[in-house]
Amino acid sequence: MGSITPLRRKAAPRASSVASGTDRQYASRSELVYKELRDAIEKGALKPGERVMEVEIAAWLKVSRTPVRDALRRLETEGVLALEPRNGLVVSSLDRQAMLELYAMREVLEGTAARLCARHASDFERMELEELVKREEKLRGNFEALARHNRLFHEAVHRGAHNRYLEKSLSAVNDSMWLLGKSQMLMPHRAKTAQSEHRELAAAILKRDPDAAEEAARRHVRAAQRERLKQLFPGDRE
Amino acid sequence: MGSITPLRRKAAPRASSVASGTDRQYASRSELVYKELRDAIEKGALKPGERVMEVEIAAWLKVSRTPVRDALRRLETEGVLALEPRNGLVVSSLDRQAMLELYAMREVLEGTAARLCARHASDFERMELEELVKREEKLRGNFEALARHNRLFHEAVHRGAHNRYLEKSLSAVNDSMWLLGKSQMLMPHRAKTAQSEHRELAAAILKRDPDAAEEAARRHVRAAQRERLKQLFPGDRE
DNA sequence: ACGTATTCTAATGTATACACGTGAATCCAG
DNA sequence: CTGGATTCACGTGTATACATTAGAATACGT
Repeated sequence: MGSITPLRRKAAPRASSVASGTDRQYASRSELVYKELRDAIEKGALKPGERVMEVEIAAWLKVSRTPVRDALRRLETEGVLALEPRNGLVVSSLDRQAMLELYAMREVLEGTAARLCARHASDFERMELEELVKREEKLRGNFEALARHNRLFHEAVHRGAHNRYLEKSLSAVNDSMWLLGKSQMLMPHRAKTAQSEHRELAAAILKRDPDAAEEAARRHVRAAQRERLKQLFPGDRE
Repeated sequence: MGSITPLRRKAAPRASSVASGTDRQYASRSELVYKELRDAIEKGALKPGERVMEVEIAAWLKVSRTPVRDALRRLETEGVLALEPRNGLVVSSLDRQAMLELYAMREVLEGTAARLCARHASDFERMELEELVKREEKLRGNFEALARHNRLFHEAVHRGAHNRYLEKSLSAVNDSMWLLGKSQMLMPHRAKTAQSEHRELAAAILKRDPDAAEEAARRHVRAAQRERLKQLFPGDRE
């Protein structure tokens, strides 16, 4: 006889075969579309304001509309794409006001991450941060590497905070961040200043000083914002 | 002759006919599924940990799997649903640790909202808050109404902050919040305390005192957290 | 020439069929 | 009865056809 209580229903298979057509391997076609789109936006192939159409993307990546839809839905909830009233789905674009709001939020979140990191990070995580700061000094001049490194450093701080919701909020904010353009680490003098700011931040975290850590992180973000403002809106005061 | 430069490609239609089968009207079937699922989770029909299957939902709401997929993808990115390693898609469930992280984050965000609201809210928005606090006093005893009102009050504060990214983060956090269970406004003594906390918060915002506002909001969240802890984990100290 | 009604069409919404992988049930050997 | 390979069924991934809608183009009357 069949069992009367099928204690647990069958688990769901997720993630199927490898993508056969392309070189890289992905868990699924949806995943491929998602990654490729993010890449395209980050690299500037898709600029803010540009329309994103299901059929177009599907044709480009040689998949059907279904996985494209999945990816678009995801990017839409993440805020990378936005549904404009009479224009369809477009890459989100940030005006000056949005940019200010974004940085205000980033200041709060990065500050919080630093504070919590100073309080909760394990010895290992602290050590990792120390390592990262040291390694950064050796990258002097290599701006591509500095940009990558910068991301690693901040992610380490975020992880050290041990708060998954904070991490999620930070991801959301940072996803919107690169809609503003290339990393600022690619600019020589900003890279140099950033490095000393990182040093301060790491030092505060190593000393387990939450107040100092938060303040350092906030200063860091404010400095980045000033730079960004100069870059995007050269002709305005304040 | 046809125009050589079709200055703007055709806009995308979005939102289709009304849902015919059901009583309520929705922009699309995806929307219907999304709302119904959130409703089901909020009302407790779908409990944390329970599996959510495309076919099942599709049969339940009498739609095909496609709009269901759209809705699930959305809820997944929002964190309401989670993909468990060998169990498929389930309603997210929060353990004690997650709950603590959630409230820590909420304290930061609500605090920030209050601070920004005190600084940026328009006179009209401030007036609205004053109204809301007054109206709350008249709801004494009607706990269902108090719960609804509570939401309105907080949303008003969030709006007053004028920061769309903050609002998004708050939505995300609050979406996870009701995975913990019913609103606490349904409990008599919590409702009463909350009311005075709201009064304090509103007063600080009306006085345009950011520091006091943030502090009031943070106290409010901490009080809610203490109550929640007692409710969910009665037998633990700290 | 201008405004308005009609038709057309591009793009998304929806349904459905099929492919595929994974866990679970089944069957067999020891 | 127990351990392991085999089969099976369920659920998701993907493709595709069809439905629907709203903007754009066109045609028409004035």
